[in-house]
Amino acid sequence: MDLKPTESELEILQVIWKTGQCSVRDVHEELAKNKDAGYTTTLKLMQIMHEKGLVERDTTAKTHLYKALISREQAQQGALDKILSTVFKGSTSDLVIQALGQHRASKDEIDAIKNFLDQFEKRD
Amino acid sequence: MDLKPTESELEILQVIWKTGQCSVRDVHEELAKNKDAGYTTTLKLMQIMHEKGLVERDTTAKTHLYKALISREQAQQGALDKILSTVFKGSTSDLVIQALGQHRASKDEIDAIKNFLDQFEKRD
DNA sequence: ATATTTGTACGAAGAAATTCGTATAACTTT
DNA sequence: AAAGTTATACGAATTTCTTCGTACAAATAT
Repeated sequence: MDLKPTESELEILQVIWKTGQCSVRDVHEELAKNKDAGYTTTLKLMQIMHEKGLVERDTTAKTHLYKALISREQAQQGALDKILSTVFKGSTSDLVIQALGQHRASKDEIDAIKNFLDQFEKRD
Repeated sequence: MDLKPTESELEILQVIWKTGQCSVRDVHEELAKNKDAGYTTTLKLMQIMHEKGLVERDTTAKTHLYKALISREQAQQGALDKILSTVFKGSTSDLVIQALGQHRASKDEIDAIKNFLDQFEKRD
């Protein structure tokens, strides 16, 4: 399995992740809100994703239903690994600090992270 | 300015960022350590990066010298923004927690992040 | 001065990702 | 049952990224 979705595939996966299971039309209508592409484009992409093993589909009914075979967490990890090696010199703390610095996390977010760090430290 | 380097361009930028200024040969020899591509490939890529405005170059001497016009921090931010929107639903804390969870940051790294969070909180 | 090496320029092939048009089958509506 | 709508399939055009070959100029070595 390739496990490395392209940019467009990721857009589609987002919709599938949110819904759990959906038809091509479901995905296409969601994408159409922000983007402007033809229906058959989305269809083709989803067929390719199926060939690649990124999604599975139920073809019993006329309208096929798709599910993701790659989890959001897997995709997140893949994306993190990639940018860690390409722009962050492998430094997780650089990444974290850069992420927090620009995005003005809320107090809740900061607390969540602090808690996480505390637990993390205890584990060692 | 496009400000969105491709994968190969990023590899080249890494070398330039490390050195500050370099010739095509400098970059190519560095890349050759891990990769296996022809010299003219690197040359062509760097010429394209120049067209795109990702780098500038000094052409006074026969051997042209290249400098980055995009900073590592800018590239980092661009990469973060992208994956935040494509796989992290815009949640910085999800990203941070996922990054820390898998990568087993060292104690020093954790301390650096904690310090950062403390300062960050004071600022509000 | 001639040959070799080292450099840039640039067209174009190759590969990967994206987009779309057309054919055709299956439902729905009238 | 005929017409219209909604699906999938799939070939092919397009676009973007990557790679390389060839031409040729400048510097260096013989």
